[in-house]
Amino acid sequence: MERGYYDTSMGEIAQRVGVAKGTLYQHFESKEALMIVLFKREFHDLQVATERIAQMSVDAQEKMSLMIDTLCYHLAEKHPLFFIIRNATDLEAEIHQEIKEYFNAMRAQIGLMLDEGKAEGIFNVALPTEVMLEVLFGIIVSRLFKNFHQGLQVKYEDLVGHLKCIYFHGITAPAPAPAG
Amino acid sequence: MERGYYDTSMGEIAQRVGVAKGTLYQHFESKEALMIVLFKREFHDLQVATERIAQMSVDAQEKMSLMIDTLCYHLAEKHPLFFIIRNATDLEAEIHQEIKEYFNAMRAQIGLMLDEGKAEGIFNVALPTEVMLEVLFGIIVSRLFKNFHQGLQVKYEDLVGHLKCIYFHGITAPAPAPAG
Amino acid sequence: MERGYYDTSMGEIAQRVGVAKGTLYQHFESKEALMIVLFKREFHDLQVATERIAQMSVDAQEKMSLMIDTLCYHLAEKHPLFFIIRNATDLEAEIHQEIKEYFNAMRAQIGLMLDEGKAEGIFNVALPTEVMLEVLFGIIVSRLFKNFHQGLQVKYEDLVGHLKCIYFHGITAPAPAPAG
Amino acid sequence: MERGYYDTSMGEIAQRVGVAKGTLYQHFESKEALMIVLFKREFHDLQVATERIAQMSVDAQEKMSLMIDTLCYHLAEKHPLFFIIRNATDLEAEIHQEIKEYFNAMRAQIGLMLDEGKAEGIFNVALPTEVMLEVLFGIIVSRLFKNFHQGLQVKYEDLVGHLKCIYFHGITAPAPAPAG
DNA sequence: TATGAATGAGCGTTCATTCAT
DNA sequence: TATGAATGAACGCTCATTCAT
Repeated sequence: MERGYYDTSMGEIAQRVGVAKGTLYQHFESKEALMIVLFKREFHDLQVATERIAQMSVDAQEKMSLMIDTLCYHLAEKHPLFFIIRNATDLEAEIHQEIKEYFNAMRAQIGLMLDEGKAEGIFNVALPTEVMLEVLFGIIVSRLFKNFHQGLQVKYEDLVGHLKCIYFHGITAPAPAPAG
Repeated sequence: MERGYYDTSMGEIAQRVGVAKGTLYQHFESKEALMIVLFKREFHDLQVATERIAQMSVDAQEKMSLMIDTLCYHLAEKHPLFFIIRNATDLEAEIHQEIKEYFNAMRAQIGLMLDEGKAEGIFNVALPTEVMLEVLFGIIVSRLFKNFHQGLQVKYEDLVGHLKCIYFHGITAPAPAPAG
Repeated sequence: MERGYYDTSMGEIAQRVGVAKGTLYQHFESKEALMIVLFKREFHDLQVATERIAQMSVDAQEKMSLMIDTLCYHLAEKHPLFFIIRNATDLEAEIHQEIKEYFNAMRAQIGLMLDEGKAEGIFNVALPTEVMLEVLFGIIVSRLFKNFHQGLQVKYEDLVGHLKCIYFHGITAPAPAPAG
Repeated sequence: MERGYYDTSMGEIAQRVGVAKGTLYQHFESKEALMIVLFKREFHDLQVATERIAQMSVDAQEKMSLMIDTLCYHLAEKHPLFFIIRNATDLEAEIHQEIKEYFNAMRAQIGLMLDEGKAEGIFNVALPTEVMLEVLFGIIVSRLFKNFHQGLQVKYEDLVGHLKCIYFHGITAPAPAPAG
């Protein structure tokens, strides 16, 4: 996870895991198959958490707020999962397919939350859900854009707050409280 | 551009360009040097456009709106530039340095626009400019996350409009026009 | 050994040894590392023999005579070791270092024999030991200068005798036995 | 001369000479042909000097003494000529042939000097001229064995004297002057 | 089942040589 | 005649994958 797909050889992985290279190939058909399994494992917790949020009895904004907390926690803090997925542009189509399906399941669930929000009149119905989803992931993963901005001088909790603020209200200055 | 750094060999590039491998090396010192030149060429137009916007006599929101148009045009439509930059996590430090400097120059200029907007009372002073910048790039590049979402059913112009809408006002439903 | 460092590719070596290129690299970190190992192996016997001669209880001339026998046997007859070392002027510094150390250990021991000889009044104290050493190696290795003189019409044993003769007494005709 | 055959590319040579690579190939058929010409040029002075010495009206020892001066001057001081020849073990046979012929001409002339010396009773007739020649070159070139012994603490003039001393009288201590 | 030596295609790169201008 | 861009075979080296033990 910390090195990227191309910069990690099977030999290194085997060494780190403490088995021989051959053993690795008895459990995983190929380097790419190994990656898929790794991702699935990582995704699992996130999927479970997403599921739980989806079934909570709170309004859509609250759900999305929790969803952002969760995504930030799992992706940004725990593992640069999406980042690696993004890097792997050129992995075999087959792999992508597997990961895509996993990803899309979660994505669909979040889409439902957004749709709920629209139905509740909380979210802007003029915005296609697809776009809202894309922007959500773009915002979350942007935090990982580390190579171009190492020293972000913001605390983690504040950052998540800021991301929610922008996602929900944009960068525009809030309207002044009405006088009186 | 369409294949990623690691999955494109110099031999392939040479073949596609229609020259011998050696010829490539007469023009570019290394694979990485080739990449830098490619990026610089791509970046140049974008930089010029950014410069022009920075010097326009319009308010910050208008500038940012134009900036989003420009970024979308150059990056999303013309070339998946940022996407590849993101992929290249593990390219040699030196290369990164060169590209980073190019990128950071543009980034800094957009940062100034955002600061102007805060000074003008248009943008939310509670949000760190750094975060606003990260989110901006996250939103723009998110559109390029093609592998997970090929068939976005939205027209290009509408999409840009939606991105601006979210970036400026978030996904929350707009307040109803005051009855009158 | 018979081809020189630069004219022997790893592929060729692999082929000759009957393994794949990759296999070679599993045993030797690099082409240079392979060379070092080869040299060390060759040198070992020579070093042992030198050691033994150094500890014999004979006078310095006898030691040097045995030393010349040994050098001729190992270098000229067995392998053109020094010759290749000389060729490799421009190998990486690090490699040279390793080989140099091996070589210098043996060289130092021979230097001690020469110094002993001087102390015993056998060798010419006017000649710096360093120079005596250089000339010794120059003489031995000269025999290997095969490309310019393939068909030396002298038997091996005679040749060694001649070399000793010159090294000890020069090319000048011996003084006639004093009459009477 | 200062870099060795393999570490000098035609491009570098062209650049240093101030012409284009193509121009080089109009004057020299190949890299090896270029080397031959270079060597011939270097050799020329040495050959002339050798010729002159051969025709002097002095005894053979004096001739050989001058010859050693000359060889040392041309080879050791002026250019590491022999050293490079030795390095080039694996150059094409054709090249060797040309250089060999040049070299052998000079070698033959020195051989004659040695034979003269034997006829004059000065040199040891028990030593084959071939061997005396080999040792001569071995001694001279030994001085160039720079990589294994950089800091020879002997002045140039002294060194030449020592080499002559050994070549003529060996390393054995001179007999004490007979008591008067 | 676990191993790790063996494999070999493929990579980025070099450079002697050619040839159209 | 001089040029230097183009060539492409060959190099040292890597690493995902295989397979005999």
